[in-house]
Amino acid sequence: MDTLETRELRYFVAVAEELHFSRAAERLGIAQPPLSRAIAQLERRLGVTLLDRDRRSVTLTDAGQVLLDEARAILDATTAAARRTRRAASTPNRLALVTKAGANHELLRKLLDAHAAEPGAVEVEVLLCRMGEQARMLRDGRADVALMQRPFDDLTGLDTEDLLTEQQVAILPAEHPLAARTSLTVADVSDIPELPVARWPRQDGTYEPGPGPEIHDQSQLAQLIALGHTVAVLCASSRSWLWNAHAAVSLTDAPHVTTVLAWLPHNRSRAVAGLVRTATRHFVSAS
Amino acid sequence: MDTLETRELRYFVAVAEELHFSRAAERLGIAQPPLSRAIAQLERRLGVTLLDRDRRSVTLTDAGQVLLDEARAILDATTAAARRTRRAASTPNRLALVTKAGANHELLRKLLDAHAAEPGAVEVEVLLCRMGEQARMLRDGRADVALMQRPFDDLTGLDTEDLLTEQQVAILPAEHPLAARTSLTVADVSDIPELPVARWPRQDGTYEPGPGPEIHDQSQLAQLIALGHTVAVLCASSRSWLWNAHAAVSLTDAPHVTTVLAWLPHNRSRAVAGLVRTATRHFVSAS
DNA sequence: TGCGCTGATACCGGCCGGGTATCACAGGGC
DNA sequence: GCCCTGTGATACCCGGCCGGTATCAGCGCA
Repeated sequence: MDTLETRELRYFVAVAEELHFSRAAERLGIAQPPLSRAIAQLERRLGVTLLDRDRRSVTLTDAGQVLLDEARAILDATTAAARRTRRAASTPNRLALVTKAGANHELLRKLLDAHAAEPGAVEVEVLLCRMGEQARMLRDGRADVALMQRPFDDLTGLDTEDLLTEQQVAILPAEHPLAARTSLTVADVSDIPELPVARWPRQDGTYEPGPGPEIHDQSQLAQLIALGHTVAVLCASSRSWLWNAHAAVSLTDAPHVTTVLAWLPHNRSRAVAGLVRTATRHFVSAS
Repeated sequence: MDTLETRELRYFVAVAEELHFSRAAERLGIAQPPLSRAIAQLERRLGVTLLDRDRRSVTLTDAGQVLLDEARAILDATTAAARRTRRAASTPNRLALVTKAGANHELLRKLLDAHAAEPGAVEVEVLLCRMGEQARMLRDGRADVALMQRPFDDLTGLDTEDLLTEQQVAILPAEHPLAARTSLTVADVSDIPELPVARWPRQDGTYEPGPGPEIHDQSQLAQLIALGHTVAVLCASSRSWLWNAHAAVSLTDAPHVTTVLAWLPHNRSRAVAGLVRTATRHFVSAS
């Protein structure tokens, strides 16, 4: 009755995304007729028309849009399940923690030390990813926990534990006049004609328009600041990786940044729970 | 490669839960040999042994435990997807809101009124469920949004918006001596020998041990309090449904209760977003 | 009006899922 | 020790379904 096979969902997603049966079939590596038949069968079983085919164009119905969202989530969960299962088998008692490359050295160090000191702590493998990729790494099963930052990262659908809140600072080329100031405001650094502020990718990987360079990792940003091409606003702990050519100046009016430990809410593994407990004890109760 | 078919997951969950191939096959309505073969095939494709069969007993491996959790979630998501799709087709532009039976009349009323006043607001169908069932209704696709209460309900994995925070009150039989007091403490009401405090179901539907009656809905509770058999601690808005035989007394030291609007984080529907926006404007900014 | 494009239909073949029969092996009872 | 029982694995067969090719049926367009 309600048995949606993943094959059917895969087929439906392809058609719904292409809005074209032949192209979808090609993408799936099958011929068009079986695809038409599979979709028709899916619609028949659900008792719902998912696609309006009016002779020259294919469009999604409202119900089709709903199923598209659901199917994408299910397919992601499926590949994630396979990956997690394989990971559990190949590297038992191992926890994968993902963080942005080059952020929060000391915090991570402290967390790992505290965790290693716990009796019966499992090994932790540290993965690095590009900006804002952590949630995807969690969802697709490549990581078990992530270090993320509010309000920069999208935390919807994740369970989190706050670890550390800090101010933001502006990172400037050392020789820039503003680098000599003891503090700045957001307005001060957002309107420097010769130093357009760097742009980070949004959730979908695109960049909002603007004059500043498009950034995707910390080493690239460091390079561009040192060259005097841009300025960036980052959390205070970024001071730890500054070069001689960089200068950090406190921002008085920028919102604070909280680094959080994040994991998938339905994750019931003992290892994740243990790390979270350690982190809570070590950072939350200590503060 | 990593294509876990839902049929395989269904089979695996049956075996993992029964830890017995023949019984699992019976439960699935198929014969035992095809089931053995399907599991073996699944293990071969994943390259992982999920079950240890040592001649007399079947046990889950660590990897098998991981896959069991994942598979349960995927199967739930699958049936939910079918249900949501069918709902979207049969009652288009309709939002299902679920709340505990008999809680928060006025809040819900205000929310619905505010929502109805919005231009282009979709129809809202109000569903009632028993204590703590709201999250399940959301997850299995029977509801789109829920009214829930912190800290009573388990909100993990849900997105929420706080609507209203209120004190708690003790609901007593009107003729009880304590009913005449103007305020009480939690200690006052938790140790009345002749009025054991009512027990609510936990997440898994079981009750913690204790002398008080097991409660599963508000009318039953009201009845038992009126009969002088129990006392309950509830949020202040419960005053609205009290009978003449009831008395409500403020509790000075009980934690506050926050009523929240909750929805699934990956829900991208315009209707849900609209209701949340209305609720935020009406309750959060107004407070 | 014919051509091209697109999805639906018809039909066929091979694969795979499911069934029955049977085996291999461990325990337990006598 | 023997046999019986219970369990999962194996062997084999069959039917249905998935996928392929061929073709049709509309519609737009030149």
